[in-house]
Amino acid sequence: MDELILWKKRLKDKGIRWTKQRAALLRVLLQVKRPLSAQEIFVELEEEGINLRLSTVYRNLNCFKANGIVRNLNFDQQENKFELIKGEHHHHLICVNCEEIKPLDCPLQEFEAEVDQKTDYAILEHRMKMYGICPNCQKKTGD
Amino acid sequence: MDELILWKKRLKDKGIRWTKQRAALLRVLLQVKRPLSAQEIFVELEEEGINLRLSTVYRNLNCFKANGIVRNLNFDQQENKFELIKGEHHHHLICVNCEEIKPLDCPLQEFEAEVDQKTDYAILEHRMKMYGICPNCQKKTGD
DNA sequence: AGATTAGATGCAAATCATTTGCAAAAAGGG
DNA sequence: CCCTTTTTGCAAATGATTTGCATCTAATCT
Repeated sequence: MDELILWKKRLKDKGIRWTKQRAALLRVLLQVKRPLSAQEIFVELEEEGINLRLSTVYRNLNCFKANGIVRNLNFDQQENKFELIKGEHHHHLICVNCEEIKPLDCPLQEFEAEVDQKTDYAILEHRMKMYGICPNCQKKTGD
Repeated sequence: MDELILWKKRLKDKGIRWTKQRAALLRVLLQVKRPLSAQEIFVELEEEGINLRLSTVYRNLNCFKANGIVRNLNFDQQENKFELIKGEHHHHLICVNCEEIKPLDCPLQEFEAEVDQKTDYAILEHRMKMYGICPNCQKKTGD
């Protein structure tokens, strides 16, 4: 649980105040290790007996996003999910049935450089999602 | 404008009725040649003097989506955009400044096969977006 | 430590995209 | 032209996310 100290420093360096709400929010993201929606974070904290408003969760996620602390994945009309920005740049493999999310290595480094070179665009970043059916759900639907 | 006839047949083959609202909607998507949001389609038709409800636009886009006629791109919290499914499978290069959208060839065929093979997931599809600054916006911000 | 202040939170209400229920209207088949 | 089924208009609901404002609190200054 002391990875939190690291994040505390990271926030402070960006001039973002360290509040108990933010600590709780980051702790959940660190523990759960998968992208979470504002709602999911809210419920998780509620269950732990930590009370903060959903709007506070949103405000902080937005703040973190603006400061490069978290990134958000957008899905169809559903709620957005957020994940901490740490470790290798990666993508996501999503089960269309149960919505489980697995990380995928990025195969696009070269392609990005190529697009940057061959077009007049200055490339900033890219996102990729792969959709499929996870082993578990394959078993279930196979029955 | 007679590509519409083709789409009419395509809809009929799927048992989707051909109404003037649907014709108008498809016509706009065909003419504009870039992904459009429900709102954008609605406004475009309104300007042409064609009156249909926004809910009708949504209902039909959903219907088209369910039948593989259109695909939707999801962006941040903003509105979803829809594009006709036709031509080569491709991706999108989006200007973060003016939101212009350009098509990109897909470099992921092999990677998809590889993931399908090396993981226990049955891969269905993938999506990729690349973000950058278009030449026009580079000029502007360069001033 | 106590005062100060800019920024954060609680709370309720607003906003925005999207969906839904229902009665009236239109499409396609016979 | 009639019948059945699907679609549309319309208004109201929904659900995620944002906002305004008073209050509170973390960080700074003395």
